[in-house]
Amino acid sequence: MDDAVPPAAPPQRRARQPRQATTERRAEILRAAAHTFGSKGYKNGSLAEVAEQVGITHAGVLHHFGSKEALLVEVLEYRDKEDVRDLEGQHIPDGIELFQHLVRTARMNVERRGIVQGYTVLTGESVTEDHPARGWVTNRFTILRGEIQAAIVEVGGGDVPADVAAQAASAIIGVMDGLQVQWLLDDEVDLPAATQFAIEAILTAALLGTGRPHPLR
Amino acid sequence: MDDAVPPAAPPQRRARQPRQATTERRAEILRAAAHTFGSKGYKNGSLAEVAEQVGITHAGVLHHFGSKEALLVEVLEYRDKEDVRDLEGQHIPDGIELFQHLVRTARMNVERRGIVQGYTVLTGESVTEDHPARGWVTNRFTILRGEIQAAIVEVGGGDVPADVAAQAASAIIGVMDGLQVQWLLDDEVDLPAATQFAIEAILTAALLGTGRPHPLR
DNA sequence: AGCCAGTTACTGACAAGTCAGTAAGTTAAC
DNA sequence: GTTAACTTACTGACTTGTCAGTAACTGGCT
Repeated sequence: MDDAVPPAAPPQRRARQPRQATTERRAEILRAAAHTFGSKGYKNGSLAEVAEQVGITHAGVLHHFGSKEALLVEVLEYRDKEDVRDLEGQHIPDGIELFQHLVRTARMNVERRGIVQGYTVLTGESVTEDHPARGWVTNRFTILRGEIQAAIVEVGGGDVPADVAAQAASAIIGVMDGLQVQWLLDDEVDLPAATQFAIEAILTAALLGTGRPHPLR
Repeated sequence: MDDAVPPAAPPQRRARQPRQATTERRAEILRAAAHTFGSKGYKNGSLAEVAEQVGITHAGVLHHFGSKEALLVEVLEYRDKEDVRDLEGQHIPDGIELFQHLVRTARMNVERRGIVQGYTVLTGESVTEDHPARGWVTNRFTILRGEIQAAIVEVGGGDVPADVAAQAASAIIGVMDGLQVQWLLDDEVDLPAATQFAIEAILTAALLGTGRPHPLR
């Protein structure tokens, strides 16, 4: 593939770094992309629409991210990093605090419709064949399930069987996501109240027989 | 629908009905469209792909349905009719039987991955702005919530407050949908077991104080 | 029984648009 | 003066939808 050796080793010149303002510019693009993919979906959202929000052309976006799929991947990674940053300092909640945190999140989400919609659209889309976000979504579910399952076991003092804890963990995640969909389509659905009700119900059922019922409130 | 009187009928031209085999052909197309929209989504699924499955061109599909959006609407109506046909004869379950029916459905769904995926993809997509399936999905949720809420009140002997029953109904639908997403992405999730566990938990919580706990099994 | 007008059920070609991605040129920061 | 950060211009692949033309079927009239 390659030809004769260039005489001496080509001493790579300097100035190979991006400019100072570029990091923030890329972050701007990522936020715009998160907004577009969130409201229109990945397939239906276009690079042109993303570019317009930051005042450049779609080719400019491709200059930074190479391809639409690579942009999506970076959006997802960016969101992960943001989530971690939000929790910085304050320890990651475990045990009973995790469930209080989940209920609080549901309450906050009512004021963040756009973010909720983005999560919902992308998650739904991801179950299609060969979707570029599939791995990310699957992994996110796996991690979350593990954390919630561990918290259930901890709250139950180790008396909750693993399979019951696993089912309850899946159910808690499921009910949160499913209620978000209904709330997005119909404001009559009381997202925080229904979420709290369901989490308490599932948690109580999981702890049945451990002598620690009605854990929240 | 019209012209019940052949005798003095106006000299309308004849042969205004579709052909005999057409009904079945349209059904074929609807099934193909359900499959395509289900696996690829509505936006990402093309008329050409639908047409190929029944051995015609995309223009042939448009001949029958006029537009892609009209095709989607007919797919959804077709599925509704099928659901009704499945329940024909056997009365629509109410009271405690409704919840047994929901758990049975979850068990059946494990063997109908394609249908579940179609429902999931379309539901997720529908929360985007101006999606043609939005009204259908919203309506479906409203009807379902009403039925489940009524069943909860019935099982509770009228002692369950309306808002509690409403929250529980939303939660039951939500947990079923949310668990389906997780199961589609990861077979490790035990869809039937987690669904049954969650429905029992939510129902039990809703009936608390009515003297009728642990309603299923 | 056979014809035939009117219609249905298509096909193939094309219009008009959107999309991601590429190549080459320009400007300004380092 | 090199190179990052763009823009403009363009390509090719797909999209839905329209249209004219054609074969096949249907129902009524002889």
